[in-house]
Amino acid sequence: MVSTDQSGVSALSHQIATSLSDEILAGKYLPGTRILQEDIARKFKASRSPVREALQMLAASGLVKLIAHTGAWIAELSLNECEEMYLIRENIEPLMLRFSLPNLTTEQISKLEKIAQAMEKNNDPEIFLKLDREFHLLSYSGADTALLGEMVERMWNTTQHYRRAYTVLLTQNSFVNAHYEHHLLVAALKRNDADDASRVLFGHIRRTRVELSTHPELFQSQN
Amino acid sequence: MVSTDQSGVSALSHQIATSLSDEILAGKYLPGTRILQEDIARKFKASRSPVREALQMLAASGLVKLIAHTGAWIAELSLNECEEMYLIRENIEPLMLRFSLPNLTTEQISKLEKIAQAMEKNNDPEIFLKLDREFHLLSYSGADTALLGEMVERMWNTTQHYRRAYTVLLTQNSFVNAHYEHHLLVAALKRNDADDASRVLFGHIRRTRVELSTHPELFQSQN
DNA sequence: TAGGGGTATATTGTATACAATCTTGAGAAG
DNA sequence: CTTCTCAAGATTGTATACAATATACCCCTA
Repeated sequence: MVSTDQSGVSALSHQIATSLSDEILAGKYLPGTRILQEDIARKFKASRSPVREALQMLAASGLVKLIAHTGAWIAELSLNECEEMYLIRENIEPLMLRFSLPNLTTEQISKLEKIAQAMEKNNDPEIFLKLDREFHLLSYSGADTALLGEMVERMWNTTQHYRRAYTVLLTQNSFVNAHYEHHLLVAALKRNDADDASRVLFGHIRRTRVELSTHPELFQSQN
Repeated sequence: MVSTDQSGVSALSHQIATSLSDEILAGKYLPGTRILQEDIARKFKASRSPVREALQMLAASGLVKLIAHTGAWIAELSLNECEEMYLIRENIEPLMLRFSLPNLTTEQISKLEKIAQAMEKNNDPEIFLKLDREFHLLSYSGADTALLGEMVERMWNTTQHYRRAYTVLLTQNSFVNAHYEHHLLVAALKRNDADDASRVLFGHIRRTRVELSTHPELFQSQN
């Protein structure tokens, strides 16, 4: 997604940024992969100017890491950094859910229920990832908060690779807890119970953090 | 500050970004002011290329707002957005303080005490701002968290203008509560009481938010 | 053979020229 | 007098050329 919002006609640099962003989130580039400006320029039949700006946008959204005079790499999290992200998410996303709940329509809530059910029936990790993201971001969509939303999206972006790696690792019935939590969350939203919804969401993110921390092999870096 | 970290020699674009960042935070540009690339280029005797990149960095750090094909403006918060920022800070900064406390040295804590005392003696708003920022960022300096720190700094940056406007507005004895809270915070840190320190900090940020919300005249925008 | 120094190459950073877009203001029509 | 149209100017976006820096490889020495 990247903050390629803007009004009207988006510049070429924004198009490049969104395309690259999608590809990175789809897992077509692994964390730590180096990105050469010329390669991207060729790929989009553009010069390096817009590519450089696109890379800056991706760096701002946390998908890419830039080092001056040296180059650009797909962002990579250490286990510690990933846990940090989850700790922040535990504290921030329940807040966003509270903003969102009063404005969620019954249609949106039943859509959430349908997504939760679809996730149970599915057993493709890639589809799980997609639906999980859709579920949670939809649950936040009632919040008309500009800045919180950006932050949350950024955190989902930077942790995406590790959710994928973790998801692929799991067997079918390792997901049952996530499914339970999703259903509990929907139930709380249905009865307009912000306190309970926040608590369930907090536990959902926290459990994932704890389980992730038992798989240090998913992370390469050391710091 | 901006994320001009990087290793070794910083590029010209980074130097421009840090200089501009300092000036914006010092209040030399008011929110809503338009920024022309050529003006900045002339000012730094550079071409527009590095200026454009610097502006992107500033946009990423929340100090500047870019609109495609249109221009760059000093970021401007509505009252709602500012309250949003403070709500996030209430939830995030106590977390960061918890990370920091175990690694704070006794020297750093007595430095905090000295800053709190200096703030009491001072009555220049600009110095208050500077010391306040120094106080809190120092209290977080023990946290070796990369991402949390970035977020916190970004939030301090984007709310800086409004802290200034609010500070200028206040009379001398409106600051007493802030001073009390600072001293309570130092005391909690001294006895290594993370729970109490978090609570005091939460209240400190929350009180500021509530007081800010009684001064809608500080904000121009409407959304 | 292992290690260090230095040059060639590759890559990033900046300046300049040009293209695309937006903004401003004057003039015409109602 | 107001409002719309349109063109000229101003400003941003992109391409290309060149400069600065970093990387990689070869060669020399121990």
